[in-house]
Amino acid sequence: MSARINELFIYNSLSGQKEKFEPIHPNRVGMYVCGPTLYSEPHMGNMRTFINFDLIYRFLLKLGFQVKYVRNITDAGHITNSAGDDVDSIGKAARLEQVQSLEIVYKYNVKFQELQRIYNMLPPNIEPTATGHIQEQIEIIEQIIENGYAYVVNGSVYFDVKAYSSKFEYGILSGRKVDELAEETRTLNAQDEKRFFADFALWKKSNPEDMQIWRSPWGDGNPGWHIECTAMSTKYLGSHFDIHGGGLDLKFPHHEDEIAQNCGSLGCNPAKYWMHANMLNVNGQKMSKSLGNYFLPKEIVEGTTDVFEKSYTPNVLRFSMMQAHYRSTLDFTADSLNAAEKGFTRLTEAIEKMETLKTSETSSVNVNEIIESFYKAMNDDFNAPILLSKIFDAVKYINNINDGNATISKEDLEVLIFEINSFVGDVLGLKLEKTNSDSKLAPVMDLVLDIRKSARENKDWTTSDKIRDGLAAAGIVVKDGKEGSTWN
RNA sequence: GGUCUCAUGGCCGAGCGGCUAGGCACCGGUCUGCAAAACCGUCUACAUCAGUUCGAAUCUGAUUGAGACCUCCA
Repeated sequence: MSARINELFIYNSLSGQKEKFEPIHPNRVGMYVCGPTLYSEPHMGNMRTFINFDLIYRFLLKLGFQVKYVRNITDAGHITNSAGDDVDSIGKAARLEQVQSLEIVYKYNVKFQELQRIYNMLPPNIEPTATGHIQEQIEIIEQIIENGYAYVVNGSVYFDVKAYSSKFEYGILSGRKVDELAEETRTLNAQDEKRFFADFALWKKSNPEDMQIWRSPWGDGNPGWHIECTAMSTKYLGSHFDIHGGGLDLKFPHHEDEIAQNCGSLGCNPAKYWMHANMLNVNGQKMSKSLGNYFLPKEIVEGTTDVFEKSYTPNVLRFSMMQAHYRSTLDFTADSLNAAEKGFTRLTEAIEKMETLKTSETSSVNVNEIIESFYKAMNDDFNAPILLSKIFDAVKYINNINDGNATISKEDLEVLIFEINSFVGDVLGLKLEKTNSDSKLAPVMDLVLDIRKSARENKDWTTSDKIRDGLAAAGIVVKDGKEGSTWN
């Protein structure tokens, strides 16, 4: 298994190519992912990004890497000034709800933690908060000033993109050229404090209505949007670590500015591999409240959103996400989710069946090859859709064995059970819910089905159908199989 | 307006020079008192027009269409 650790390829946004993954320290991986800003409850699109990085984390663990996974919590409002408006999203929410900023942050953090549980995400090793690292942020800003890449104006500090560009390349990640940016943004005014339009705030002087204010060498104020990630990634992973991830929409300006801050303070790009997860669409369009396709991760599970007629389990939603590659957009529609629901059921039923399979002397299929294909798929830039297609090949094989049309040896079956459970459960993060687990109902159902069985044996179809229809009305579906009837 | 992606069968989605994933639906079959379920099988698509090549969904150019970013964004 350790040989497979050397076969991983990752698409690096920095180069625009798949690159062989070579960790900075052998067998160890440092990974930083931009977490949620807690001014509202994370929506389904946010969840896709976190779930995709959860998948990446899980596969790195599966390969045997020792992973340090850091995902921040933004609990200080993003303060920017690039368009002339100061925006403190958390403060805004706090004023709206007439509570303090901390209450907003606490409230939504509790919800976010709950969602992590519901969607079966592994907790990162550290979830540092921006407000807990103000001192570190100030220190980095001081370092940038000292290096000559930032300047102080009227209690605020701005990153000096022009000075920076003399030594480093601004736009290395997003492919944006400073000159091009100039053309586009020239019309924007209200840049009175900034020397250059592309300069961005590292520290903003406080406004009278600010709820959160911190002291700094430049006076009372708030940290800029991008500096928190630089501070926390550096503190917990060092100045240069392996993977930095986030949603595609963070590529510019957030990640671009992070690189600038890191280079400007410590002289190097923080991450060797930059990874970006693509967006989730709903009914063909980006989620938006005005389009009426906006819903929360909990609403779809509880069936309380108007966007979809029925509810879907977190497993089905996660399965649906795993059927698309993390770098592709994914469209949630009623059809696609219903398809995922059925597919996931077929998968779980095969996995349950797998435990009771009869073994033979030999296997009619090369099980080793199947297992290899699992690794191969994921080693190719975490291609979960291919992994699932290979797992479904195995599902077909399992069903064929079950029907007596294929064979498997005892040793092969053991390996297959182990790896399928591992890839489905540990890597894809899908929970294998046992059916018929409702403890109080189970004995009752046994009794009812036993009565129905007698009726059927006596060809008393009136009674047997009455029971079946009655149960159906109660939402219980009876299935008559070869070896008796089952329900759920 | 600028930068950049993407257009795959009824739907969702992989693939990214030859071997033409997978899920769901459809259709056919097995099973079955009937039904449902389950299982098996079938189903050859790559926006358009040119070009490169022995060979293109995959490369190049043009056209059309969709989306993202440039402002907060996962």
